[in-house]
Amino acid sequence: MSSTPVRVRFAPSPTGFLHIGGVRTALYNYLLAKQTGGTFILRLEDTDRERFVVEGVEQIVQALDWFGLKPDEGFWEGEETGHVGPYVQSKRLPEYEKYVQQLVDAGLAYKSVIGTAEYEDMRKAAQIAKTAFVYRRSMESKSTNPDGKFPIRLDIEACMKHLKSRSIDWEAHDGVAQQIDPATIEDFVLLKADEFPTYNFANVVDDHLMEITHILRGNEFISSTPKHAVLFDVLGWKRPIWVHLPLIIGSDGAKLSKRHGDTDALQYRDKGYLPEAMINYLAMLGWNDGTEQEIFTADELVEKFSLDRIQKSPAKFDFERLDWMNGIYIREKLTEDEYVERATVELKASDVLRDDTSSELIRSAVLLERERIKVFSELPDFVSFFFKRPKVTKDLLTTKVAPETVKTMLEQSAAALDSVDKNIKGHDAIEKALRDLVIEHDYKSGEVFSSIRIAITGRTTAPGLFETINVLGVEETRTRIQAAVARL
RNA sequence: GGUCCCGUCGUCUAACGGUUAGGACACCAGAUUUUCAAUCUGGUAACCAGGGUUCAACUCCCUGCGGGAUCACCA
Repeated sequence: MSSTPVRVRFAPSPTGFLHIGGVRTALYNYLLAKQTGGTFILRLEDTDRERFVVEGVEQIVQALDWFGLKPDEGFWEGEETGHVGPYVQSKRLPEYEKYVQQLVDAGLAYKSVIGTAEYEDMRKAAQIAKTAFVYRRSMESKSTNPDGKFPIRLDIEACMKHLKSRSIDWEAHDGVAQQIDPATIEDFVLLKADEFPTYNFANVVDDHLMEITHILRGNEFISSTPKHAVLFDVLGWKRPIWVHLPLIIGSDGAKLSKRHGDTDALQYRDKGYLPEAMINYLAMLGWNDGTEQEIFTADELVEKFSLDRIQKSPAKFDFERLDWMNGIYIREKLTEDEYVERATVELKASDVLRDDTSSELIRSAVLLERERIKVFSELPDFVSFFFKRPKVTKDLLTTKVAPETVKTMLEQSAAALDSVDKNIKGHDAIEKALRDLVIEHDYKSGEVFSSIRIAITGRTTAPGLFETINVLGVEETRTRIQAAVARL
């Protein structure tokens, strides 16, 4: 466990919705911050004006809030806290301009006047020739439109000369060193023609100004790290520690994306997953503490999380395992009241309740389903019969037993329920009455119980029969049985 | 194609030179049982391949193969 307070940031871009991979990145940042008593910062990287999605900003905040990953500092619901703001990049343009100017003045960056079409042509030519295309200042052509707006590029060769180095060296948190040949890195754009910075530049400037100590980000950024390293060096800034997280991939092995249904992290809330279960699952996807423990509270994760036990290889997102874990949280980690409350919300949002359905009925119905559901979205369908009389068909009633027999069994059952001692609470009295019936007529208990089950629930699988009758009430049960008999 | 990363049951993973390669999800079987679950017990199932190094390799090295990421005035 690290002990020096750390400053980490989660820096999403509102070009779409936050997805599950982003949530895990945020989580690992969060865990490291909490563990060291450090600071978890939220920064908005909105430098892409073209693809900016207004609702994206709101969704990011909502999602982080639902997962319980509130930042200590930075952007939050339009408000900001912290001493190194603003935390929205579009509000930091003067900062970027300042450092770009500094680089230009030092001869390490230049205004790139090459036309877009010309640049594209060169790239295509290189592609056809199957050679690597690395753009250099020496390839600059005279612009046909000298008054136009142009981007500023970093001059890699000048930078290397300035740094008196022949290679770009950087190492990750685990000490694994990388030695990159600068010849493979082109003169990338720092400031776009619209005067907004690129990701590569804004990222470095902000991480430095915001005093970020550790950068935990997705593995897809690993190949842009040498660019960042050069920038830190050339600006004379201390480099942070880079930690690249293995990708979360879909069942086909490709990076998790919309194709796999991973469009929006909030969809897990809507499907009825518990945030605590999601956090637990996500934490284990790419990290473990080396023991066989797999259920962790948030506090335990904070305590035990460690950078050096982060997995290297990508992990497939396994919905079955997530469902299993969510099931554990539903039946073991939630208190009964918490469960009922959460379940009630789900039912009220559905159309299965009647206007006069009492909260007592909801409570007892929902409790009977607790160990059957994996996600709350299954609940309305499972319990609907408690509140509204089900449609019972003759076909369903007679799939296994002959119609006449079913009819007789049901009539006798209804009668047997009359003899239930109403002074005895619970389902024991009901069970006794029905079992006595089975013995008396030498029936197969499965046939009788199954028939009653179908008659009162309209389905072949349901919670325990006697508990169900008990919740429904003997009167209602008899009414339903009689309605079923009428169909035979 | 260039550069880089990765490679243990179907899936998530343990192992840090010496284990019958362990756990979990899923799956199968059994127990329980009024159905479905839940629970308990048991089972099937993996070191990408080939070379080295070593008394000993899943562990170290090399090559190959396979998968992925990235090559924008997107992040």
